[in-house]
Amino acid sequence: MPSPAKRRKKNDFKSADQSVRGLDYFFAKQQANKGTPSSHGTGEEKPTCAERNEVTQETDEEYARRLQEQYDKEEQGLGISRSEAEDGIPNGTTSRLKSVEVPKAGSSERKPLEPTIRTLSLQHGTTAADKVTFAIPLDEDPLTFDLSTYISPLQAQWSSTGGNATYALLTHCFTIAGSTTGRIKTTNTLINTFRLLIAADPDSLLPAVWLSTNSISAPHDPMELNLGGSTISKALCKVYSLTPATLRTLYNKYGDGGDVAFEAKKRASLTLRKPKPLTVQGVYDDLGKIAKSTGKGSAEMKQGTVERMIRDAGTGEESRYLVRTLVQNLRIGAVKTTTLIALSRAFLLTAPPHPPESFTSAYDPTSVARMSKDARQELFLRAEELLKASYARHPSYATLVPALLEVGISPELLLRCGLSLHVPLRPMLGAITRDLPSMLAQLAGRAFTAEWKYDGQRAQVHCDDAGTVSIFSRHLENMTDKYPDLVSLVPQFRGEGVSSFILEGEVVAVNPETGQLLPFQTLSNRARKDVKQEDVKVQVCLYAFDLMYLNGSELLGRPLRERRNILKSLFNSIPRRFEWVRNLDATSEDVESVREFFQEATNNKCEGIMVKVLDNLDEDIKLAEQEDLIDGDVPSIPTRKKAKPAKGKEASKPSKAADESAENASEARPSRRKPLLATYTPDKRLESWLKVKKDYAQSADTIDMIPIGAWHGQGRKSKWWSPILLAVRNESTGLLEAVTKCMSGFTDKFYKENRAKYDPDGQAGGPPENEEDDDSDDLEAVERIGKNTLASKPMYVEYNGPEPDIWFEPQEVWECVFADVTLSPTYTAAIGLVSDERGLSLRFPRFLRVREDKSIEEASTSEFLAELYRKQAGDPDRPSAEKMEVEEEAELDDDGELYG
DNA sequence: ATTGTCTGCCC
DNA sequence: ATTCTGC
DNA sequence: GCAGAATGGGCAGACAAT
Repeated sequence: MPSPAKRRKKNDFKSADQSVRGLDYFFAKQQANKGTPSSHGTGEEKPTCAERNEVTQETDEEYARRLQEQYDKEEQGLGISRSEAEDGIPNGTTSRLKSVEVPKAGSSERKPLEPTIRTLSLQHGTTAADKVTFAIPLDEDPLTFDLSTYISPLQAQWSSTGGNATYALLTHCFTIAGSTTGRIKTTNTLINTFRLLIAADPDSLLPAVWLSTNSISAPHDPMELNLGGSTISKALCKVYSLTPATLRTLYNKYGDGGDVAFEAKKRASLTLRKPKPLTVQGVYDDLGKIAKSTGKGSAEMKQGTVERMIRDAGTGEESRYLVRTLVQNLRIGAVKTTTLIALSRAFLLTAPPHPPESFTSAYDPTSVARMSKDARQELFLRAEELLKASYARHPSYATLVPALLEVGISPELLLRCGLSLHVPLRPMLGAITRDLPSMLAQLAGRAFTAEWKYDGQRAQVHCDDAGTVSIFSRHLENMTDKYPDLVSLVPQFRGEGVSSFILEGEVVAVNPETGQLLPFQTLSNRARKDVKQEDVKVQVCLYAFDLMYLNGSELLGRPLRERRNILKSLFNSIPRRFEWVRNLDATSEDVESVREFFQEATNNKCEGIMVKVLDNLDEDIKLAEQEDLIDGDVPSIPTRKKAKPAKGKEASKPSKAADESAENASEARPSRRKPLLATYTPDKRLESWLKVKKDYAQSADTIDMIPIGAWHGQGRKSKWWSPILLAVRNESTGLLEAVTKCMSGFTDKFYKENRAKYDPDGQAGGPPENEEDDDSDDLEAVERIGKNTLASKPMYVEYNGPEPDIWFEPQEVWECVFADVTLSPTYTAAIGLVSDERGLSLRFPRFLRVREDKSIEEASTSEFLAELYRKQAGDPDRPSAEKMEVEEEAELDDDGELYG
């Protein structure tokens, strides 16, 4: 799925455990330093959770007064910069933090610059101003939502923040969106929020969009918070006077740092508020400060900023979303696409207060409401597709939002936010295909090309006519610095007639002597920053497979065959440095040769193959024209899309369970509902590109492991165990060796049952179902708690990683699939069998099914795991058991059979 | 100087 | 990366 | 089928702790 994988973070607050130890340490320190009165919340104080505990005797009111004093000081220090900000100096960003750092030092004693009334109010819940905001029915249908009635009250309210929209408004939006799974409600809520901002405070729109999308900048613009669960949990401890243990308990219960903050704030009997509410801009600017801070002491500074932000949150909901924003996981059911849709409709219906000449006037909602349903849908769809097309080609809200404010929903947008050199476009992706027969069936009647799917790193290479080169990763990070060797190669492979281009390929580690492909792990050993060409240790080859832009023209609308021809004819391949992906052009008739090709790919350390439609068929072009899916050189603006025709249930989804008998190949050609185009469609995962990997197939290797422990899940999985720690048996020692955590492949139903089965709060009694009474692992007297769970790691388990939240009484066997066996720095399973220092683990582990037929004595062994590793590492033509010293050029022929 | 923790980003 | 789920 | 959510192994790099 095109998910924002870049922002995937764990933030599981597990590190809170570490601070338990740190706590004692700090306690000692604090005791020693006694007498130094603590000052809450200034960025400079020591980040210890203990600090607040140290003064737990003080009442809430005393605490409030102390905090009030501190805010007063802060206010003084801020006096000037505050008013600056109020006078509308746009980025009054640096002021706040600086002034927090500056004062203290005794200087800021009682010297009120002016007797401003500083009201730090002690109060429960919301203020009157909040009530204005929270009363807005943001989820109303945008066509009836009465924008104008809210603008004046909001602006009146915002006058206290210099006209800046409050964070409370955005929080209100998130709260409503987060309270439903319905997409319509979520979208409407975002639409109306954006409309309010467009109309009442357009400057806050961009920051609001960043915050809504869990990001602070475009991916190719390097700006990272470098702040995660660890820092935030420490900050929460401090702000809400929680012990790490309490925080941990809350976190285990809710599975979300934001929810913990919400609960903690609710429990605080009194709510302390700063006189001025948080603003959208202010929050965004604080994030910017966090991102900018580097070097020694930066962690402390970041934590200080986080604490202040959390402390300044007016309500529980604000705390919740502040924290979720800090961990960049809002969980409101809207990220990229929903935001784009919402933006498109917001601008369709709303104009900024003083629209520039260029602004394409917005529609009056009431007239849109009067349109026919079809006409309205078409209007919405056009706008939506326009934004999606723009974003796919130029994925940066920093460009998109200002452009929208200037030109509105207009074709002009694609000129301003279209494909640009040195701005990565979103890559086209391949749909997963279970095996070759289903691939052949899907592409029946089409000419396609199969390409090796190298196990490396995807790269998008830009070069302008001045010869400047940029290289971007799959998730659009700029990695030009990582590959100076490739950059210097560009002049060599760029042909005579080429001035500018964007091409795409896979960077793979290779043996420069033999050209042999090396595993992904080798590639990932490369340095990433400030790499000098002469320091490069891991040689790479770029295997090019597509060309999206050439000499000023987009090629996205051209069929792959044509793009490929241009690529191969205008660029020069350089052996072992810059080559074309190995490919085989074929049709569904060529069953055998395709299968051989696939085998050859996997034999050469490739993950499998990518299969791509080469040409547009007339019928598809017609179909596409109807749906306006075709892009020309200048992408056309989609005008209309039909409701999806009903489709018949597809060929039986093979039950993953046993049943090894592979299905038969060619089924009848499926009647296709969607055109299969050979164009390059950025940001889409279409069936015109199919991904076939050996581990997707039913015939893939699997391993049978024993669940031995687990963690509390997060978010929607917070009531269940996830992930779950799995182990193999070591036959010689009798120990269970942990191999991997697993979280993929479980259904909700399974989770529920699993949680009931391993229940520390359940009936303590009852021997495990399958148990055969013997105390084989006996004597160790493992302390049982609840049902099938253990109080601590049993002696017979071999595992050194992070401590699970719960240990299981081993009693069942689960079958799992995986892509590869990896040499592990953390797991010790099979240690000594293939490496003396490292154990083995799995790449992309996922649960398949319970092996009801197996007892734990029949689970896979570490020797079995080791053998899997040898098999994949060694010469695939030869069973590794009798492996010999053979190694030559790796131009292997294959004879393995696949998919019988 | 070395080791450990945390984060971001590859897959 | 992979997978599941609600719409 | 899309969009979103939850989370795998493992690496380099940046800091913090020792």
